[in-house]
Amino acid sequence: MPERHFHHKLSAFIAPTPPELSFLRSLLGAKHRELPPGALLIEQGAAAQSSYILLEGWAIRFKMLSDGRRQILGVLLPGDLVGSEVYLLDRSTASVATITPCLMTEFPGTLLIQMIVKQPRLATSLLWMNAREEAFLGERLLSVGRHAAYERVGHFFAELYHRLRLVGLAQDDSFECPLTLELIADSLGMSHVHVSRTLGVLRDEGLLTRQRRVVRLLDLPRLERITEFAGLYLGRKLGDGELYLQPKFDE
Amino acid sequence: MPERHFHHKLSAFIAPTPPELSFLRSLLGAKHRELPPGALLIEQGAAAQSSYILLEGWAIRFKMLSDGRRQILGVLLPGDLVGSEVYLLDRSTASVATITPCLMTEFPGTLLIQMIVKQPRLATSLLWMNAREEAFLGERLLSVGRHAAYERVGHFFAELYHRLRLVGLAQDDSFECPLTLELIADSLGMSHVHVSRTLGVLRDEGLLTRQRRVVRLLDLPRLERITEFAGLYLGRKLGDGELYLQPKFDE
DNA sequence: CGCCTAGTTGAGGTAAGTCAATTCACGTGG
DNA sequence: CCACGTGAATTGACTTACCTCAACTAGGCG
Repeated sequence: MPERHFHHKLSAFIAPTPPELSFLRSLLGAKHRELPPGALLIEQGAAAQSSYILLEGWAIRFKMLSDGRRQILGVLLPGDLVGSEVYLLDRSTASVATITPCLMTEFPGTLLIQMIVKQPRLATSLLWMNAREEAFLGERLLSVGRHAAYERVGHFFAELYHRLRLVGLAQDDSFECPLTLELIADSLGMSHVHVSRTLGVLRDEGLLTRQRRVVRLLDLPRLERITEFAGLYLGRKLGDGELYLQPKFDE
Repeated sequence: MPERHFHHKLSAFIAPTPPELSFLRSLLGAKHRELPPGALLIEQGAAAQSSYILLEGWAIRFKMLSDGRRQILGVLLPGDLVGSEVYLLDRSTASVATITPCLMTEFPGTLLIQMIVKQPRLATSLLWMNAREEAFLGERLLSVGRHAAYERVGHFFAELYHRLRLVGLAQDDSFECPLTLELIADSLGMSHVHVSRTLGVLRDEGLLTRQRRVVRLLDLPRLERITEFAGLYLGRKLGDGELYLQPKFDE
Protein backbone atom coordinates (compact mmCIF):
# COMPACT_ATOMS: atom_id res chain seq x y z
CA MET A 1 0.00 0.00 0.00
CA PRO A 2 2.30 2.69 -1.25
CA GLU A 3 -0.12 5.58 -0.85
CA ARG A 4 0.12 5.26 2.88
CA HIS A 5 3.00 7.76 2.79
CA PHE A 6 0.79 10.40 1.32
CA HIS A 7 -2.06 9.75 3.74
CA HIS A 8 0.36 9.67 6.56
CA LYS A 9 1.71 13.09 5.80
CA LEU A 10 -1.60 14.62 4.91
CA SER A 11 -3.13 13.47 8.15
CA ALA A 12 -0.38 15.28 9.97
CA PHE A 13 -2.36 18.34 9.11
CA ILE A 14 -6.01 17.44 8.86
CA ALA A 15 -8.21 14.46 9.53
CA PRO A 16 -10.04 13.76 6.29
CA THR A 17 -13.83 13.47 6.49
CA PRO A 18 -15.45 10.54 4.68
CA PRO A 19 -16.24 12.52 1.53
CA GLU A 20 -12.75 13.94 1.51
CA LEU A 21 -11.38 10.50 1.94
CA SER A 22 -13.26 9.19 -1.03
CA PHE A 23 -12.06 12.14 -3.05
CA LEU A 24 -8.52 11.40 -2.00
CA ARG A 25 -9.01 7.79 -2.87
CA SER A 26 -10.16 8.66 -6.35
CA LEU A 27 -7.20 10.96 -6.70
CA LEU A 28 -4.79 8.32 -5.60
CA GLY A 29 -6.49 5.77 -7.75
CA ALA A 30 -5.86 7.86 -10.82
CA LYS A 31 -3.34 6.94 -13.44
CA HIS A 32 -0.24 5.40 -11.94
CA ARG A 33 3.13 5.68 -13.58
CA GLU A 34 6.16 3.57 -12.94
CA LEU A 35 9.45 5.16 -13.81
CA PRO A 36 12.97 3.80 -13.96
CA PRO A 37 15.87 5.61 -12.29
CA GLY A 38 17.08 8.65 -14.18
CA ALA A 39 13.77 9.36 -15.88
CA LEU A 40 13.03 13.00 -16.63
CA LEU A 41 9.50 13.69 -15.47
CA ILE A 42 9.31 17.45 -15.84
CA GLU A 43 11.62 19.68 -17.82
CA GLN A 44 12.40 23.21 -16.78
CA GLY A 45 10.77 25.78 -18.98
CA ALA A 46 8.39 23.29 -20.51
CA ALA A 47 4.71 24.11 -20.61
CA ALA A 48 3.02 22.97 -17.46
CA GLN A 49 0.98 19.82 -17.67
CA SER A 50 0.42 17.28 -14.96
CA SER A 51 1.08 17.20 -11.29
CA TYR A 52 2.05 14.07 -9.45
CA ILE A 53 2.19 12.53 -6.06
CA LEU A 54 5.30 10.50 -5.44
CA LEU A 55 4.21 7.24 -3.87
CA GLU A 56 7.44 5.30 -3.91
CA GLY A 57 11.07 6.05 -4.62
CA TRP A 58 13.27 9.12 -4.57
CA ALA A 59 13.42 11.96 -7.07
CA ILE A 60 15.00 15.39 -7.38
CA ARG A 61 13.89 18.81 -8.42
CA PHE A 62 16.75 20.69 -10.05
CA LYS A 63 17.92 23.45 -12.33
CA MET A 64 20.75 23.33 -14.80
CA LEU A 65 22.97 25.96 -16.31
CA SER A 66 23.99 25.77 -19.93
CA ASP A 67 27.50 24.60 -19.13
CA GLY A 68 26.28 21.63 -17.13
CA ARG A 69 26.38 23.03 -13.63
CA ARG A 70 23.43 21.73 -11.68
CA GLN A 71 21.67 22.85 -8.54
CA ILE A 72 19.28 20.47 -6.86
CA LEU A 73 16.45 22.43 -5.27
CA GLY A 74 15.11 19.57 -3.28
CA VAL A 75 14.98 15.85 -2.82
CA LEU A 76 11.50 14.41 -3.30
CA LEU A 77 10.47 11.60 -1.01
CA PRO A 78 7.45 9.29 -0.89
CA GLY A 79 4.36 11.30 -0.06
CA ASP A 80 5.62 14.45 -1.71
CA LEU A 81 3.68 16.54 -4.13
CA VAL A 82 5.46 17.02 -7.45
CA GLY A 83 4.92 19.92 -9.75
CA SER A 84 2.31 21.58 -7.60
CA GLU A 85 3.20 24.96 -9.04
CA VAL A 86 2.23 24.10 -12.61
CA TYR A 87 -1.33 25.13 -12.00
CA LEU A 88 -0.23 28.69 -11.31
CA LEU A 89 2.84 29.31 -13.39
CA ASP A 90 2.44 28.32 -16.99
CA ARG A 91 5.91 26.94 -17.35
CA SER A 92 7.67 24.81 -14.84
CA THR A 93 10.60 26.56 -13.27
CA ALA A 94 12.63 23.44 -12.56
CA SER A 95 13.14 19.93 -13.85
CA VAL A 96 12.19 16.80 -11.98
CA ALA A 97 13.92 13.47 -12.43
CA THR A 98 13.82 10.15 -10.65
CA ILE A 99 16.90 8.77 -9.00
CA THR A 100 15.47 5.39 -8.04
CA PRO A 101 12.61 3.44 -9.56
CA CYS A 102 9.52 5.46 -8.72
CA LEU A 103 5.79 5.01 -8.53
CA MET A 104 3.74 8.13 -9.15
CA THR A 105 0.12 9.15 -9.34
CA GLU A 106 -0.53 11.51 -12.17
CA PHE A 107 -3.35 14.03 -12.17
CA PRO A 108 -4.12 17.19 -14.12
CA GLY A 109 -2.77 20.35 -12.55
CA THR A 110 -6.14 22.00 -12.90
CA LEU A 111 -7.50 19.56 -10.37
CA LEU A 112 -5.73 21.53 -7.68
CA ILE A 113 -7.60 24.65 -8.65
CA GLN A 114 -10.90 22.85 -8.66
CA MET A 115 -10.09 21.46 -5.26
CA ILE A 116 -9.78 24.91 -3.84
CA VAL A 117 -13.46 25.41 -4.56
CA LYS A 118 -14.82 21.96 -3.98
CA GLN A 119 -12.53 20.61 -1.30
CA PRO A 120 -11.14 23.68 0.41
CA ARG A 121 -10.06 21.75 3.45
CA LEU A 122 -8.08 19.31 1.40
CA ALA A 123 -6.74 22.14 -0.69
CA THR A 124 -5.48 23.75 2.47
CA SER A 125 -3.56 20.60 3.22
CA LEU A 126 -1.92 20.70 -0.13
CA LEU A 127 -1.05 24.30 0.47
CA TRP A 128 0.50 23.25 3.71
CA MET A 129 2.66 20.75 1.88
CA ASN A 130 3.62 23.52 -0.43
CA ALA A 131 4.50 25.90 2.35
CA ARG A 132 6.58 23.18 3.91
CA GLU A 133 8.52 22.72 0.74
CA GLU A 134 9.11 26.43 0.54
CA ALA A 135 10.43 26.26 4.07
CA PHE A 136 12.86 23.55 2.96
CA LEU A 137 14.04 25.82 0.20
CA GLY A 138 14.63 28.63 2.64
CA GLU A 139 16.62 26.42 4.96
CA ARG A 140 18.68 25.16 2.10
CA LEU A 141 19.41 28.68 0.93
CA LEU A 142 20.57 29.60 4.40
CA SER A 143 22.72 26.53 4.48
CA VAL A 144 24.28 27.01 1.06
CA GLY A 145 24.72 30.72 1.55
CA ARG A 146 26.07 30.86 5.06
CA HIS A 147 27.01 27.44 6.40
CA ALA A 148 30.52 26.01 6.26
CA ALA A 149 30.80 22.70 4.46
CA TYR A 150 30.41 20.42 7.46
CA GLU A 151 27.39 22.33 8.73
CA ARG A 152 25.84 22.05 5.31
CA VAL A 153 26.29 18.34 5.01
CA GLY A 154 25.17 17.74 8.57
CA HIS A 155 22.09 19.85 8.16
CA PHE A 156 21.24 18.07 4.95
CA PHE A 157 21.18 14.66 6.58
CA ALA A 158 19.36 15.88 9.64
CA GLU A 159 16.60 17.20 7.45
CA LEU A 160 16.43 14.03 5.39
CA TYR A 161 16.18 11.99 8.54
CA HIS A 162 13.26 13.97 9.90
CA ARG A 163 11.40 13.97 6.63
CA LEU A 164 11.83 10.24 6.24
CA ARG A 165 10.64 9.65 9.78
CA LEU A 166 7.47 11.57 9.02
CA VAL A 167 6.56 9.03 6.36
CA GLY A 168 7.88 6.06 8.30
CA LEU A 169 10.98 5.44 6.24
CA ALA A 170 13.58 5.99 8.94
CA GLN A 171 13.90 3.84 11.97
CA ASP A 172 15.95 4.49 15.07
CA ASP A 173 18.90 6.53 13.95
CA SER A 174 19.37 5.39 10.39
CA PHE A 175 17.86 5.30 6.95
CA GLU A 176 18.57 4.06 3.49
CA CYS A 177 19.82 6.79 1.24
CA PRO A 178 20.27 6.24 -2.49
CA LEU A 179 21.96 9.60 -3.01
CA THR A 180 25.43 9.58 -4.52
CA LEU A 181 28.08 12.08 -3.50
CA GLU A 182 27.42 13.88 -6.72
CA LEU A 183 23.75 14.35 -5.85
CA ILE A 184 24.54 15.53 -2.37
CA ALA A 185 27.12 17.92 -3.78
CA ASP A 186 24.64 19.38 -6.25
CA SER A 187 22.15 19.83 -3.44
CA LEU A 188 24.61 21.78 -1.36
CA GLY A 189 26.43 23.78 -3.97
CA MET A 190 29.74 22.02 -3.50
CA SER A 191 31.93 19.47 -5.28
CA HIS A 192 31.53 15.78 -4.67
CA VAL A 193 35.18 15.58 -3.68
CA HIS A 194 34.64 18.01 -0.89
CA VAL A 195 31.48 16.26 0.23
CA SER A 196 33.55 13.12 0.57
CA ARG A 197 36.15 14.85 2.71
CA THR A 198 33.48 16.54 4.77
CA LEU A 199 31.75 13.24 5.46
CA GLY A 200 35.10 12.01 6.67
CA VAL A 201 35.24 14.83 9.19
CA LEU A 202 31.70 14.14 10.36
CA ARG A 203 32.55 10.49 10.76
CA ASP A 204 35.69 11.30 12.75
CA GLU A 205 33.62 13.59 14.93
CA GLY A 206 31.30 10.72 15.72
CA LEU A 207 28.32 12.47 14.19
CA LEU A 208 27.29 10.22 11.36
CA THR A 209 28.38 7.37 9.16
CA ARG A 210 27.44 6.51 5.64
CA GLN A 211 28.42 3.15 4.26
CA ARG A 212 26.90 1.64 1.24
CA ARG A 213 23.55 3.31 1.06
CA VAL A 214 22.88 3.46 4.77
CA VAL A 215 23.21 6.66 6.73
CA ARG A 216 23.38 6.46 10.50
CA LEU A 217 23.10 9.51 12.70
CA LEU A 218 25.19 8.71 15.73
CA ASP A 219 24.50 11.82 17.75
CA LEU A 220 21.44 13.57 16.47
CA PRO A 221 21.16 16.13 19.28
CA ARG A 222 24.72 17.27 18.77
CA LEU A 223 24.30 17.26 15.02
CA GLU A 224 21.23 19.44 15.31
CA ARG A 225 22.98 21.78 17.68
CA ILE A 226 25.99 22.18 15.44
CA THR A 227 23.98 22.71 12.29
CA GLU A 228 21.40 24.86 14.07
CA PHE A 229 18.75 22.62 12.71
CA ALA A 230 15.42 24.21 13.53
CA GLY A 231 12.95 21.62 12.35
CA LEU A 232 10.10 23.97 13.05
CA TYR A 233 8.94 23.74 9.53
CA LEU A 234 8.75 19.99 9.27
CA GLY A 235 5.30 19.56 10.64
CA ARG A 236 3.33 20.51 13.63
CA LYS A 237 4.83 19.63 16.97
CA LEU A 238 3.59 16.23 17.96
CA GLY A 239 2.86 14.54 21.24
CA ASP A 240 5.68 12.07 21.09
CA GLY A 241 5.30 9.73 18.19
CA GLU A 242 1.67 10.44 17.54
CA LEU A 243 0.45 12.33 14.56
CA TYR A 244 -1.48 15.52 14.92
CA LEU A 245 -4.91 14.81 13.62
CA GLN A 246 -6.84 17.89 14.49
CA PRO A 247 -7.67 20.20 11.64
CA LYS A 248 -6.29 23.69 11.87
CA PHE A 249 -9.05 24.76 9.55
CA ASP A 250 -12.04 26.47 11.11
CA GLU A 251 -15.16 26.88 9.08
CA MET B 1 -2.44 55.83 -3.80
CA PRO B 2 0.09 53.33 -2.57
CA GLU B 3 -2.06 50.23 -3.01
CA ARG B 4 -1.79 50.61 -6.75
CA HIS B 5 1.30 48.39 -6.64
CA PHE B 6 -0.70 45.57 -5.22
CA HIS B 7 -3.55 45.95 -7.68
CA HIS B 8 -1.09 46.25 -10.48
CA LYS B 9 0.53 42.98 -9.70
CA LEU B 10 -2.65 41.15 -8.89
CA SER B 11 -4.20 42.17 -12.16
CA ALA B 12 -1.28 40.59 -13.94
CA PHE B 13 -3.01 37.36 -13.09
CA ILE B 14 -6.74 37.96 -12.90
CA ALA B 15 -9.15 40.76 -13.60
CA PRO B 16 -11.07 41.28 -10.38
CA THR B 17 -14.85 41.27 -10.63
CA PRO B 18 -16.75 44.04 -8.84
CA PRO B 19 -17.43 41.97 -5.69
CA GLU B 20 -13.82 40.87 -5.63
CA LEU B 21 -12.76 44.41 -6.02
CA SER B 22 -14.79 45.53 -3.08
CA PHE B 23 -13.38 42.68 -1.04
CA LEU B 24 -9.90 43.76 -2.03
CA ARG B 25 -10.71 47.30 -1.15
CA SER B 26 -11.87 46.31 2.30
CA LEU B 27 -8.72 44.27 2.70
CA LEU B 28 -6.51 47.12 1.65
CA GLY B 29 -8.46 49.52 3.78
CA ALA B 30 -7.68 47.47 6.86
CA LYS B 31 -5.30 48.59 9.52
CA HIS B 32 -2.32 50.41 8.08
CA ARG B 33 1.04 50.40 9.77
CA GLU B 34 3.88 52.78 9.18
CA LEU B 35 7.29 51.47 10.08
CA PRO B 36 10.67 53.14 10.27
CA PRO B 37 13.74 51.60 8.63
CA GLY B 38 15.18 48.67 10.53
CA ALA B 39 11.93 47.66 12.19
CA LEU B 40 11.50 43.97 12.92
CA LEU B 41 8.07 42.98 11.71
CA ILE B 42 8.20 39.21 12.08
CA GLU B 43 10.66 37.20 14.09
CA GLN B 44 11.77 33.75 13.03
CA GLY B 45 10.34 31.06 15.22
CA ALA B 46 7.72 33.32 16.74
CA ALA B 47 4.13 32.18 16.77
CA ALA B 48 2.40 33.17 13.61
CA GLN B 49 0.06 36.11 13.78
CA SER B 50 -0.68 38.59 11.08
CA SER B 51 0.02 38.76 7.40
CA TYR B 52 0.75 41.97 5.58
CA ILE B 53 0.79 43.54 2.20
CA LEU B 54 3.71 45.82 1.64
CA LEU B 55 2.37 48.98 0.07
CA GLU B 56 5.41 51.20 0.15
CA GLY B 57 9.09 50.76 0.91
CA TRP B 58 11.55 47.90 0.88
CA ALA B 59 11.91 45.07 3.37
CA ILE B 60 13.79 41.79 3.68
CA ARG B 61 12.95 38.27 4.70
CA PHE B 62 15.95 36.66 6.37
CA LYS B 63 17.34 34.01 8.67
CA MET B 64 20.11 34.39 11.17
CA LEU B 65 22.56 31.96 12.69
CA SER B 66 23.53 32.24 16.31
CA ASP B 67 26.95 33.73 15.54
CA GLY B 68 25.47 36.57 13.54
CA ARG B 69 25.73 35.17 10.03
CA ARG B 70 22.69 36.22 8.07
CA GLN B 71 21.07 34.95 4.90
CA ILE B 72 18.49 37.11 3.21
CA LEU B 73 15.88 34.91 1.58
CA GLY B 74 14.31 37.64 -0.42
CA VAL B 75 13.86 41.34 -0.87
CA LEU B 76 10.27 42.47 -0.43
CA LEU B 77 9.02 45.19 -2.74
CA PRO B 78 5.83 47.22 -2.88
CA GLY B 79 2.93 44.95 -3.77
CA ASP B 80 4.44 41.92 -2.11
CA LEU B 81 2.65 39.67 0.29
CA VAL B 82 4.43 39.34 3.63
CA GLY B 83 4.11 36.38 5.92
CA SER B 84 1.68 34.51 3.73
CA GLU B 85 2.83 31.22 5.21
CA VAL B 86 1.73 32.01 8.74
CA TYR B 87 -1.71 30.65 8.08
CA LEU B 88 -0.31 27.21 7.39
CA LEU B 89 2.78 26.83 9.51
CA ASP B 90 2.26 27.79 13.10
CA ARG B 91 5.60 29.46 13.51
CA SER B 92 7.22 31.76 11.04
CA THR B 93 10.32 30.26 9.51
CA ALA B 94 12.07 33.55 8.83
CA SER B 95 12.25 37.08 10.12
CA VAL B 96 11.06 40.12 8.25
CA ALA B 97 12.49 43.59 8.72
CA THR B 98 12.13 46.89 6.95
CA ILE B 99 15.10 48.55 5.34
CA THR B 100 13.39 51.78 4.39
CA PRO B 101 10.34 53.48 5.88
CA CYS B 102 7.45 51.20 5.00
CA LEU B 103 3.71 51.33 4.75
CA MET B 104 1.93 48.03 5.33
CA THR B 105 -1.59 46.70 5.48
CA GLU B 106 -2.09 44.28 8.30
CA PHE B 107 -4.67 41.53 8.23
CA PRO B 108 -5.21 38.30 10.17
CA GLY B 109 -3.56 35.27 8.62
CA THR B 110 -6.80 33.33 8.90
CA LEU B 111 -8.32 35.66 6.36
CA LEU B 112 -6.35 33.88 3.69
CA ILE B 113 -7.96 30.60 4.63
CA GLN B 114 -11.41 32.11 4.59
CA MET B 115 -10.67 33.58 1.21
CA ILE B 116 -10.05 30.17 -0.21
CA VAL B 117 -13.69 29.37 0.42
CA LYS B 118 -15.32 32.70 -0.17
CA GLN B 119 -13.11 34.22 -2.80
CA PRO B 120 -11.44 31.28 -4.51
CA ARG B 121 -10.46 33.30 -7.52
CA LEU B 122 -8.74 35.91 -5.44
CA ALA B 123 -7.19 33.22 -3.32
CA THR B 124 -5.76 31.70 -6.46
CA SER B 125 -4.11 35.00 -7.20
CA LEU B 126 -2.51 35.05 -3.82
CA LEU B 127 -1.33 31.52 -4.39
CA TRP B 128 0.18 32.72 -7.61
CA MET B 129 2.07 35.40 -5.76
CA ASN B 130 3.24 32.71 -3.43
CA ALA B 131 4.35 30.42 -6.21
CA ARG B 132 6.22 33.31 -7.74
CA GLU B 133 8.08 33.93 -4.54
CA GLU B 134 8.97 30.29 -4.33
CA ALA B 135 10.32 30.57 -7.83
CA PHE B 136 12.48 33.48 -6.69
CA LEU B 137 13.83 31.33 -3.93
CA GLY B 138 14.69 28.57 -6.36
CA GLU B 139 16.49 30.96 -8.65
CA ARG B 140 18.40 32.39 -5.77
CA LEU B 141 19.43 28.96 -4.58
CA LEU B 142 20.71 28.12 -8.04
CA SER B 143 22.58 31.37 -8.10
CA VAL B 144 24.13 31.05 -4.68
CA GLY B 145 24.91 27.39 -5.15
CA ARG B 146 26.29 27.37 -8.66
CA HIS B 147 26.94 30.86 -9.98
CA ALA B 148 30.30 32.59 -9.82
CA ALA B 149 30.28 35.92 -8.02
CA TYR B 150 29.73 38.15 -11.00
CA GLU B 151 26.90 35.99 -12.31
CA ARG B 152 25.30 36.13 -8.91
CA VAL B 153 25.42 39.87 -8.59
CA GLY B 154 24.29 40.39 -12.17
CA HIS B 155 21.40 38.00 -11.79
CA PHE B 156 20.35 39.68 -8.58
CA PHE B 157 20.03 43.08 -10.20
CA ALA B 158 18.34 41.72 -13.29
CA GLU B 159 15.69 40.16 -11.12
CA LEU B 160 15.22 43.29 -9.06
CA TYR B 161 14.83 45.31 -12.22
CA HIS B 162 12.11 43.08 -13.61
CA ARG B 163 10.23 42.92 -10.36
CA LEU B 164 10.33 46.67 -9.96
CA ARG B 165 9.13 47.17 -13.50
CA LEU B 166 6.13 44.99 -12.81
CA VAL B 167 4.98 47.43 -10.15
CA GLY B 168 6.04 50.51 -12.05
CA LEU B 169 9.08 51.38 -9.97
CA ALA B 170 11.75 51.07 -12.62
CA GLN B 171 11.91 53.28 -15.65
CA ASP B 172 14.04 52.81 -18.74
CA ASP B 173 17.13 51.03 -17.59
CA SER B 174 17.46 52.19 -14.02
CA PHE B 175 15.90 52.14 -10.60
CA GLU B 176 16.47 53.41 -7.12
CA CYS B 177 17.93 50.79 -4.88
CA PRO B 178 18.29 51.37 -1.13
CA LEU B 179 20.26 48.16 -0.59
CA THR B 180 23.69 48.49 0.96
CA LEU B 181 26.55 46.23 -0.06
CA GLU B 182 26.01 44.38 3.17
CA LEU B 183 22.41 43.60 2.26
CA ILE B 184 23.35 42.49 -1.23
CA ALA B 185 26.10 40.33 0.21
CA ASP B 186 23.75 38.66 2.65
CA SER B 187 21.34 37.99 -0.18
CA LEU B 188 23.97 36.28 -2.24
CA GLY B 189 25.95 34.44 0.39
CA MET B 190 29.09 36.49 -0.04
CA SER B 191 31.03 39.22 1.75
CA HIS B 192 30.32 42.87 1.15
CA VAL B 193 33.94 43.40 0.21
CA HIS B 194 33.66 40.93 -2.59
CA VAL B 195 30.36 42.39 -3.75
CA SER B 196 32.14 45.69 -4.07
CA ARG B 197 34.92 44.22 -6.17
CA THR B 198 32.42 42.30 -8.27
CA LEU B 199 30.41 45.44 -8.96
CA GLY B 200 33.65 46.96 -10.14
CA VAL B 201 34.06 44.17 -12.65
CA LEU B 202 30.48 44.53 -13.88
CA ARG B 203 31.02 48.26 -14.27
CA ASP B 204 34.23 47.74 -16.22
CA GLU B 205 32.40 45.28 -18.43
CA GLY B 206 29.85 47.95 -19.21
CA LEU B 207 27.02 45.92 -17.75
CA LEU B 208 25.76 48.06 -14.91
CA THR B 209 26.57 51.00 -12.71
CA ARG B 210 25.52 51.76 -9.19
CA GLN B 211 26.21 55.19 -7.81
CA ARG B 212 24.52 56.57 -4.80
CA ARG B 213 21.32 54.60 -4.65
CA VAL B 214 20.72 54.40 -8.35
CA VAL B 215 21.35 51.23 -10.32
CA ARG B 216 21.55 51.48 -14.08
CA LEU B 217 21.55 48.41 -16.29
CA LEU B 218 23.58 49.40 -19.31
CA ASP B 219 23.19 46.25 -21.34
CA LEU B 220 20.28 44.21 -20.10
CA PRO B 221 20.26 41.65 -22.93
CA ARG B 222 23.90 40.83 -22.38
CA LEU B 223 23.42 40.80 -18.63
CA GLU B 224 20.57 38.34 -18.95
CA ARG B 225 22.55 36.17 -21.30
CA ILE B 226 25.55 36.03 -19.05
CA THR B 227 23.57 35.31 -15.91
CA GLU B 228 21.22 32.94 -17.71
CA PHE B 229 18.36 34.93 -16.37
CA ALA B 230 15.19 33.07 -17.22
CA GLY B 231 12.49 35.43 -16.10
CA LEU B 232 9.86 32.82 -16.81
CA TYR B 233 8.65 32.97 -13.30
CA LEU B 234 8.16 36.69 -13.09
CA GLY B 235 4.73 36.82 -14.52
CA ARG B 236 2.91 35.63 -17.56
CA LYS B 237 4.44 36.57 -20.86
CA LEU B 238 2.92 39.82 -21.96
CA GLY B 239 2.16 41.37 -25.30
CA ASP B 240 4.70 44.12 -25.11
CA GLY B 241 3.99 46.46 -22.27
CA GLU B 242 0.44 45.37 -21.69
CA LEU B 243 -0.68 43.47 -18.66
CA TYR B 244 -2.32 40.12 -18.94
CA LEU B 245 -5.82 40.56 -17.70
CA GLN B 246 -7.47 37.33 -18.57
CA PRO B 247 -8.16 34.96 -15.73
CA LYS B 248 -6.47 31.63 -15.89
CA PHE B 249 -9.15 30.36 -13.60
CA ASP B 250 -11.96 28.38 -15.18
CA GLU B 251 -15.08 27.79 -13.18
C1' DC C 1 36.98 -12.19 -14.62
C1' DG C 2 36.88 -7.62 -15.80
C1' DC C 3 34.11 -3.51 -16.49
C1' DC C 4 31.75 0.44 -14.60
C1' DT C 5 30.26 3.48 -11.34
C1' DA C 6 31.05 5.43 -6.84
C1' DG C 7 34.15 6.79 -3.51
C1' DT C 8 38.71 8.14 -1.62
C1' DT C 9 43.00 10.56 -1.37
C1' DG C 10 46.74 13.69 -2.80
C1' DA C 11 48.77 17.89 -4.91
C1' DG C 12 48.30 22.30 -6.36
C1' DG C 13 45.49 26.35 -7.76
C1' DT C 14 42.08 29.99 -7.11
C1' DA C 15 37.98 32.38 -5.87
C1' DA C 16 36.49 34.47 -2.21
C1' DG C 17 37.06 35.63 2.83
C1' DT C 18 39.12 38.49 6.63
C1' DC C 19 41.33 42.36 8.51
C1' DA C 20 42.43 46.91 8.21
C1' DA C 21 43.32 51.43 6.39
C1' DT C 22 41.43 55.14 3.52
C1' DT C 23 38.06 57.68 1.14
C1' DC C 24 33.54 59.29 0.34
C1' DA C 25 28.82 61.12 1.10
C1' DC C 26 25.92 63.25 3.99
C1' DG C 27 23.86 65.15 8.02
C1' DT C 28 24.48 67.91 12.34
C1' DG C 29 25.70 71.44 15.13
C1' DG C 30 29.03 75.10 16.39
C1' DC D 1 29.84 77.89 6.12
C1' DC D 2 32.93 74.79 7.74
C1' DA D 3 34.36 71.22 11.15
C1' DC D 4 33.12 67.02 12.67
C1' DG D 5 31.00 62.40 13.14
C1' DT D 6 28.98 58.47 11.14
C1' DG D 7 27.91 54.77 8.11
C1' DA D 8 28.95 53.09 3.42
C1' DA D 9 32.19 52.01 -0.10
C1' DT D 10 36.67 51.16 -1.81
C1' DT D 11 41.22 49.27 -1.97
C1' DG D 12 45.26 46.50 -0.52
C1' DA D 13 47.62 42.60 1.70
C1' DC D 14 47.21 38.27 3.29
C1' DT D 15 44.79 33.86 4.35
C1' DT D 16 41.88 29.98 3.51
C1' DA D 17 38.11 27.03 2.26
C1' DC D 18 36.96 24.84 -1.37
C1' DC D 19 37.77 23.44 -6.33
C1' DT D 20 40.03 20.91 -10.12
C1' DC D 21 42.61 17.41 -11.91
C1' DA D 22 44.14 13.03 -11.49
C1' DA D 23 45.40 8.65 -9.76
C1' DC D 24 43.93 4.93 -7.20
C1' DT D 25 40.56 1.67 -4.60
C1' DA D 26 36.42 -0.81 -3.80
C1' DG D 27 32.00 -2.89 -4.76
C1' DG D 28 28.39 -4.78 -7.78
C1' DC D 29 27.05 -7.11 -11.89
C1' DG D 30 26.94 -9.23 -16.46
